[in-house]
Amino acid sequence: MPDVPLQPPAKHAIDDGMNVHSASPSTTPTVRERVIAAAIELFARDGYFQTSLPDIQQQAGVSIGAIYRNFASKDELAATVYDLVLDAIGELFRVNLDGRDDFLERFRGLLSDLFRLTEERPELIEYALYVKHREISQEIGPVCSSEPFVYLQARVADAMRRKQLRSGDVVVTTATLMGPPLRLIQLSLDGLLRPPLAGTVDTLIDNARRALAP
Amino acid sequence: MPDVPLQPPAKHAIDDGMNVHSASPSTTPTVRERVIAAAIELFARDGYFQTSLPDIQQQAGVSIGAIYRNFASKDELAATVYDLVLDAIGELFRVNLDGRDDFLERFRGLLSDLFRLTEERPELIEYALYVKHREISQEIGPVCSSEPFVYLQARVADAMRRKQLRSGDVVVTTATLMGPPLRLIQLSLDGLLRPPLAGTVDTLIDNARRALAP
DNA sequence: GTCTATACTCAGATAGAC
DNA sequence: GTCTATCTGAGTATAGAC
Repeated sequence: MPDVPLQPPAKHAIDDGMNVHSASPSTTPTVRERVIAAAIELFARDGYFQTSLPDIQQQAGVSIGAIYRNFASKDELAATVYDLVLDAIGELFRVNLDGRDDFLERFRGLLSDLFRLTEERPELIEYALYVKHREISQEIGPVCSSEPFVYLQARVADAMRRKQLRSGDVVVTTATLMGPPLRLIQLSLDGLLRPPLAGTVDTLIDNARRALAP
Repeated sequence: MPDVPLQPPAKHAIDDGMNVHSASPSTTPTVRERVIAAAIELFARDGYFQTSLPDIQQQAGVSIGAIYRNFASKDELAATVYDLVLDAIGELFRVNLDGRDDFLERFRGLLSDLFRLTEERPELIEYALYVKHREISQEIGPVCSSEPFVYLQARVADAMRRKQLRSGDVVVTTATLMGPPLRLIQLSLDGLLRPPLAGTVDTLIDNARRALAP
C-alpha cells in the first residue's frame, strides 16, 4: 500500500477524514503522504519501537533527509499519524451516531463501518486501537479517553435520556456496547476469526438490545 | 519455565498465586525472583522497549551480570514473565469456571477475581492483557489464543450444550461475555474509571444474562 | 555467583553536497 | 528540497576480577 488514500467507499466520510493526501486528490503522493502511509503500515505491523527510520525510508521510497524535512522527529511523525487516524475514526462515529432515531440502529451502522474498515484497512484500526500510544509519547492520552470514545459516551447518555437505552452507568453501558465488537476486531486482526466480521453485526445488536433496551 | 511457580494455595490462587517468591514462602527473594518482579512492573508501566536492562538492574537491586546468569537475554526474560503471568491468569479461570452449576454464576466469580486482581496487582493484568507480546517475540501468539481464553471458549461451548447459555457462535458469545469487563479493566488501568470495578459485576452479569441466557 | 567495566551494534538525528 | 555520509548516544551483551 504505497500511496494510501482512503478511497471513498460510500456515503461515509472516512475518505476525507483519512485522506492522507492533503489537497491532492489523485496526484502523485507527496513525500509527506508517502511517509505517513508507510508509518501507519509499519507501526501497526511491527510496532513503533521496532520500526526504524531506515525501515520507513525504504518502505516510503524517500530519504532520511526528506523525512526530517517534513517531521521534526520520529515521535512527531507518530503523533501526526495518530491524529490523522483518530480523526478518521471520529468521523465514522459522528456520521453514524448523529441523529435521534433508535440509537441501536445508528449503532448498528457504526459497527458495520468499523468492521468494513477493519477488513479494508486493518493497519489503520490496528494502529488506532492497539498501538500503545502512551508508550510512544506521554503527551498522548489513552485511546479510551480519545475524542471518538468520549463522543460515544455522550451519545449513550443522550440515548438514555430519550429512553432508547435502559438507564444505568454510562461507562458500564458504553463498555457493554463496544466491548464485544472491539474484542471481535482484535480476534480478526490476530487472524483468529474465520468468518467475516460483518456477519456478526446482527447477533451483536440483538445481544445489545436484550441487554440494554429499556 | 523453570522455578518461580505460582502455587494455587487456597481456592483463589491469586495472592500467593502470583507470589513471585517461589518456593521460599517468606525467605529473602532470590535474584531471579527480584528480577522477575521488577520486569513485570517495568514492562507493564513503561513497555518492553522502553525498559532497559539498567532500569531492571536498578529496580531489582541486582547487577547486570546477575540478570544474565539467570536469563539468556532480555527476550527470554520477557518470555518467562509472560508464561508466569499467563499461568496465574489461567489458574484464575480454571478455579472459577470448573463445575457444572449455572455458568453465569461461575463467570461472576471469575469477574470478581479478575477485578480484584486488577486492583491489587494492576501491573500483572496490564502485562497479561495489554503488553503487545508479539512485538517482543514472534514466538508468542496473540493473547486471545492463549490458554486461558481457549479454555474459556471451551467452557462457553460446554455451557451451551447444557442449555445454560443460548446457542450461537461460540466466538461471538465469548466476546460478548468478556468484552465488556475487559473494556472496564482497560479504563480502570488508564485511571478513567472512578468507582471500584467490583461494583460493576452485578450489572455486567445481569446484562450478560439478558443477552445470553436461553 | 555476583560484580564492574567495556565492547559492539544500531538507532535517531544532523550537515553539507547537489 | 532531497540526497548521502556521518556523528552521537543508548542499549544489549560479554569478559574478567573478586
